[in-house]
Amino acid sequence: MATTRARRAVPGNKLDHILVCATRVFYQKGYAGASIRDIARGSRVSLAGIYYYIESKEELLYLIQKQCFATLLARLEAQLDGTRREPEAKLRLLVRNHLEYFLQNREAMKVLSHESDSLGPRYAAEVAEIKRAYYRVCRGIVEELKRTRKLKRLPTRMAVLSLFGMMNWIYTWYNPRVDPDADTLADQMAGLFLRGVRSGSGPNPAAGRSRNGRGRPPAD
Amino acid sequence: MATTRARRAVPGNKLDHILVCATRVFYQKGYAGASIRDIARGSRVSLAGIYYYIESKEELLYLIQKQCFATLLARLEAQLDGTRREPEAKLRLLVRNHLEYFLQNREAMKVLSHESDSLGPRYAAEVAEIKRAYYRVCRGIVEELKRTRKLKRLPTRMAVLSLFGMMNWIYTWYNPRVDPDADTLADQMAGLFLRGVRSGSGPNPAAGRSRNGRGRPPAD
DNA sequence: TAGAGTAGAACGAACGTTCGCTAGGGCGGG
DNA sequence: CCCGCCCTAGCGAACGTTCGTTCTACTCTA
Repeated sequence: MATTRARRAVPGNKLDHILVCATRVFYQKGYAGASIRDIARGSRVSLAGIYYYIESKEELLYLIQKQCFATLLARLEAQLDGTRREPEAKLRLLVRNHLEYFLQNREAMKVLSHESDSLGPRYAAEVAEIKRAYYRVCRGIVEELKRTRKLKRLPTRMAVLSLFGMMNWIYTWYNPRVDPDADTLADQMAGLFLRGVRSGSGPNPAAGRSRNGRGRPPAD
Repeated sequence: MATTRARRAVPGNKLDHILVCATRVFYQKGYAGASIRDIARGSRVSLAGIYYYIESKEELLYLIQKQCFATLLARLEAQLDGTRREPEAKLRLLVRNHLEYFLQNREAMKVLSHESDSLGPRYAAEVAEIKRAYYRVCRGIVEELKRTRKLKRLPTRMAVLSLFGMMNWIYTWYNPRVDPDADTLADQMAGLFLRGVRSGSGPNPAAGRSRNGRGRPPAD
């Protein structure tokens, strides 16, 4: 829907070009801080020329977000599909897929993380649906892990969202000159998470006053 | 420097009031997306009246960031100061301090995370200095952990920044109606991290091809 | 020659910032 | 005592610029 426009004849690569340039500009100046004129300069398309391909600045951001999230999710499902593995391996796959895509598209990923609520409700709902699907896949793996490894007391929601935190925060610090490549990083991070998720009581005796262990609510 | 202004006679609480309101507006619309007029409306101070207290929109963001980071760091040092504990306990303290402050000041924390590079170089350098100090404290604890627990192969930088990722990502998902309070969450998160950091070889046999384990570079 | 694609110029609105002004309280000199 | 003066605190209006978007006219190519 939302994109039911004329966009006549072979619009393909030029719109893509604009999208790529817009991503870079949004990355550098933020969605609100970037002007269509900046994007025009950056893409060598005139101001009015851009409006031949899009309806509004907001649609630009929407197209970027939708495309990225959809690709990320599609790749994950393709990798997970058909494999009958143990949940540890699935989680490693997920982390590797996530980091690989993240580090290949760092600029876009900052835009996704930063501007997740810069869209109006119509566009935002569509993007949120993809994000939720991705979250569900990840939660499913953690729940499987919890079941097969008998980790009754693991707070699923907190674990999953902490994992997303680790992975998504990368765009703020990754430095290719200093940090290992995506696969190595993914192994390290998945290892950290998988050991961390293991049933407690090990190196966790002096946990201080823990008030309410209130399990895992049904939300989201 | 930067703030060497006249700001004559008991300006205290009114500037603070403007800062609080500005934080809320930045939280809702982002730094670039928020206008001084929005802040004027939100604080019931006239547009020009705001400029009696600040020099520019940028200074507003700077004051917010500096105050928050400084408070966060000061609290941490106060808690850590004088205690002669094992590194596990110190790390739990850090996580608890971080989450408590984060959840008490969620709006400000989103602003800190989102607008970390919206400042010009002069202001940014001053804020970055505080952030670096905070990072160093955290890294110091992890290094101590590594030393006393003989975790030779732990990639420090990745571990520390993953911990920051978990903690800082919270502003995107925390829901007080559904998630436990800060202390409980801190215990869970610190537990996840501390177990995760434990020497591998445990539940980590099928780690896939790991290319270069290139330790931990000296950077930052 | 028709129509896809592009560009220059311009629209009103909103932006950050500044200007000139004033209300009111303290204060020293007549 | 009170008058003239300065200083703090703050406001309304306006500055020049830039914003997202649109209009219109031109250039190609089929």
